[in-house]
Amino acid sequence: MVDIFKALSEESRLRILTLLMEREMCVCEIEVCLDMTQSNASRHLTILKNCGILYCYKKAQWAYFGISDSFKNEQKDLWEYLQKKIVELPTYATDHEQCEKYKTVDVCANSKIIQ
Amino acid sequence: MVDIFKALSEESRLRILTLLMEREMCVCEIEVCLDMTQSNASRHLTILKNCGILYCYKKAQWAYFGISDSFKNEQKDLWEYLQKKIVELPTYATDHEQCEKYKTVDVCANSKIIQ
DNA sequence: ATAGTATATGCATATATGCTCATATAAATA
DNA sequence: TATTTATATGAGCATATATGCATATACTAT
Repeated sequence: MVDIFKALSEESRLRILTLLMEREMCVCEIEVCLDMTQSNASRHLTILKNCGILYCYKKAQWAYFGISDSFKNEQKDLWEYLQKKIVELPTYATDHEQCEKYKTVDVCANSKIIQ
Repeated sequence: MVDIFKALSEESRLRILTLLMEREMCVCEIEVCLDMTQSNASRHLTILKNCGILYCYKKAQWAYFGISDSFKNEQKDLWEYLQKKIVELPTYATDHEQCEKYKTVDVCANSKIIQ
């Protein structure tokens, strides 16, 4: 339980969840949407993954992350809480906007090819 | 939201909540039940209080802390989650035992007088 | 008034965390 | 094969956090 709270007690990681609640993303999409360095995004994703909040799979050279079903099921009340409260984050509006903006634009240089 | 998660992302503070879910306590009771220094207990309680999880009132020379109703109501899903999951902490059994043990014993030297 | 008890907090210190830069690895492409 | 792209991770640094000791404050008891 402590590791889950630790993972959630950081602004950047809550912003990542804001995005992933909409759809799964690869590291470089998150990097662009939240305007953070690649290494920073990667590390935060690893922390969220290691405590079971996120799933991750690799496809070609990309690593896709999303909110895991086991988290949603096993930590149900916490998941409900997050869904309700994450919209209250001061960063929510702009982050969500970025998420929408890049819905149709490919931020990964080669992504057109695999789609 | 971040400050609440920060407050909950520390083992000692979750152990304090284990106790306070049973009943309100003064600092020295928590100190004894969890075998921590007085300053340490006091600081953790301040952190839990500052983000709205705990209430605090003073009576004579004691400061009593408990879980606030506003927290239970306004962060309902999180509160449900805590109640369900806190029993899974590795420290839960012994902490709860200590809580029971000192239910009838006065750990504060003068407490017999004011009760 | 003096002594004792409970609590909060300043200070010093050890550890943890987050960030950036650089780089290694792996896959795709030319 | 050489280059580009995506990702993960080590090193170094700055900041944050947790802890213990000492002490100031406030209230109680003698």
